[in-house]
Amino acid sequence: MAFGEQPAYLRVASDLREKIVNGALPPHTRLPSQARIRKDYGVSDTVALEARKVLMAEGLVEGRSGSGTYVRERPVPRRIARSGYRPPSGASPFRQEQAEAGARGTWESRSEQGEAPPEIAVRLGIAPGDRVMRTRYVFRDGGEPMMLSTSWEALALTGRTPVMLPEEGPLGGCGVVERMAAIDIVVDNVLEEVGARPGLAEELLALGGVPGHVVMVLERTYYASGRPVETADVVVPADRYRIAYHLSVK
Amino acid sequence: MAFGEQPAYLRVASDLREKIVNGALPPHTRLPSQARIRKDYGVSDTVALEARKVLMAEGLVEGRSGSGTYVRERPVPRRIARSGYRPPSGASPFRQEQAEAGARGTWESRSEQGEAPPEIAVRLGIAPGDRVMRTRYVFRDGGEPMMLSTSWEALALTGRTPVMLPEEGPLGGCGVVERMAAIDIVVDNVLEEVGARPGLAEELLALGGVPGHVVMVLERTYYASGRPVETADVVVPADRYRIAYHLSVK
DNA sequence: TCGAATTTGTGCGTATGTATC
DNA sequence: GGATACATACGCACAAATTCG
Repeated sequence: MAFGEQPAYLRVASDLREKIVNGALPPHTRLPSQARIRKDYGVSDTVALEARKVLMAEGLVEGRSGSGTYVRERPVPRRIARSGYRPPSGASPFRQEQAEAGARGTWESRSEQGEAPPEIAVRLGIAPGDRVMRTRYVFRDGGEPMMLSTSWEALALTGRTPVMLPEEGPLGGCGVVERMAAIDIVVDNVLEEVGARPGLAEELLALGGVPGHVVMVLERTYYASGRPVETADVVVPADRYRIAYHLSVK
Repeated sequence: MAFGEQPAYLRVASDLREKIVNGALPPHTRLPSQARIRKDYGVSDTVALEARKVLMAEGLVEGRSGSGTYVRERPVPRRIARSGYRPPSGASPFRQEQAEAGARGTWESRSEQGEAPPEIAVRLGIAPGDRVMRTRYVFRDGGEPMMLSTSWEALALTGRTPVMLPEEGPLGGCGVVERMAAIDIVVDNVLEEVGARPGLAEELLALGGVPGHVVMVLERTYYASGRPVETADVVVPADRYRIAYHLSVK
């Protein structure tokens, strides 16, 4: 390996990657076998193996023992719209997006009371151990699970009110803003933090993914006059979705 | 390797991982060297190497050539603030965030003209093959590369104006909004799409990571009266950063 | 049904380059 | 400069899974 060059295994990986992204090697086709790569590129077994490993780590291909290394399908990511603007009709952001996309969105939820874990307490501006209502959601799109969400609300705010249970009563499924408005809490701003990490095994189980897949995590907190009223962790598979923000530039 | 056992390199990796997470090997300490692992566990050089690679891919340790393999500090994710509001002072969002954090941000850039690839043409609302100015950035935080960015601008807009080169002239490094204002283009809104995926080998090489690490990709497009004026791909390592949006409701 | 060929995945030994101490 | 350590690279071997005649 001469000076200034990149390692042979990266050179081979780049060449194969190029063939994948430009369509010369479409999804479901087989990559050249390790022996074949060795011959084609004039490299050793180790280099051919390392090159395949790079592409596997990048999620572009998957190896099937005894069969071959195959180009993965790359789904066109759908957009999840998040915007400061929210129409007055009673719809939470996700359901709004569902409506816009004309998709069939369904969801299940389960609420239960409990004590606020430390991290959630910080986000809600309450003391650790304070009573909270935790609601877990599984959102589906045409039957396929596509999003997990866990939301927390301080019972000091919603306890003994008609909206204590997010998905029950006349305002069930209407979204945080409308529910809070019903008990005279005016939600006026929201903080959203987007992160990403490899999905946990149970998350990917619920989302129908493969271990090692990447998920995006959206930490969202609604505020009323500077006071947090609800916070949630939203988990979506990163290969199928993007989170879109439309902002005005002052 | 007998039936039912896991591969030797995974067994070694698990043992070392355990020592890392339970504190026996705190951050900044050096892992046993490859030769040492070979002796301690009675395995070959290859197995010791593969075991280290597993831990590096998990982001738990980093190898420093010639020195050793060191346990990494558990990175507390830093916030990259993205908000509709933007102060009138001449600063691009990233530099604004740098200022807020009081960090030492530096960057390098390289601009060159070329033809718009199809995907970029769509985002800029021009025809594929139209001339564009492409500028690649490497942003550093205290010397460490932390963000890659590639921006495209249609030369039909900026060609033969003082702001054709983003980082040259009196407005160099001032951000898109101010530069466009100088040629009477009023940027009034921005669309940002956040996605995530395993990083490419080249990206992670530049960001000081390992193939397979997760990156977040921010596709940002600035608009002036509904017309795209600049679009960019921003790549940041997901284990170190979060992207934060503060939105007003209603 | 059987068996041979292919392919991946794992593992071993060694050699060399280069960065760090 | 010398010793150490990581990174890359070569060649080989074998087990398990798959494919195909």
